[in-house]
Amino acid sequence: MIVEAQLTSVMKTLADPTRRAVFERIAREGEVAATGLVKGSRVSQPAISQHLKALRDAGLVSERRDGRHNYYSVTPKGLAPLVDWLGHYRAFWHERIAGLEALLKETE
Amino acid sequence: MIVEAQLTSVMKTLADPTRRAVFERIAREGEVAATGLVKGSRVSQPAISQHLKALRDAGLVSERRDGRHNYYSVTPKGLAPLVDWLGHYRAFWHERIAGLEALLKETE
DNA sequence: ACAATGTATAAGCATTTGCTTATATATCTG
DNA sequence: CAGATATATAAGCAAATGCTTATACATTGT
Repeated sequence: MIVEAQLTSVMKTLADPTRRAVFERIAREGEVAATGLVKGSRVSQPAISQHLKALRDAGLVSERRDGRHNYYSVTPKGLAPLVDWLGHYRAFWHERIAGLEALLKETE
Repeated sequence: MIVEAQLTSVMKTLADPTRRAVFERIAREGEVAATGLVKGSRVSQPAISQHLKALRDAGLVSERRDGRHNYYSVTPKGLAPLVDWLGHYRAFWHERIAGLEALLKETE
């Protein structure tokens, strides 16, 4: 069952390109400290911090404090509302299913 | 390949609950005239009209003029940017793959 | 031709958003 | 302890967003 509010929260959070880029970097790099995300970013440290809060609130990332470092990593279940919602529209991306089947074979 | 701008556009467009509800109704009901969407909605006719424009601009729906009626239907490829983007994060919703496999069997 | 209907657009407005600078609050290090 | 480092929060602001009412513009029916 899809929880409207969660879906809205996840979509709104990922809709912003800067914030989505932060999410993508965390996903790619595994566990990253906030500082690592600030470096190589165009926006300020507070901006990144605010984006991280948004990602946390949406359940998309989790944090692990270690001294003065705050390490972020992707929360696997965070994308579930989006995946589930798209599942309801599979008829509309039916052509894509072939590609997905290939992916499934890979993961076997 | 994922086109950033398109993905942002699709996500931003679907992130709004009212607009997403409009999209969902079009998907469910097939081809609907704008009036049909206004009825049963809480917002005004112009609001619906503006949401339809946004959905059109994002490539999520298409329109067919017939006299003074404007019929809307879902554009299958519209969700592709979202599906493709999620495909890159399949490792993070791996648990969901079982469910997807079931879906795939259904569609065979 | 005239009124009614279906739809889009314009203008205005309150709210939300994403950023900035400035400032806290911890923690580590010499 | 004092300074440096890592991070978060507060305050302020311009831009974007989603809605409203008012109005325009076709098309249809009488």
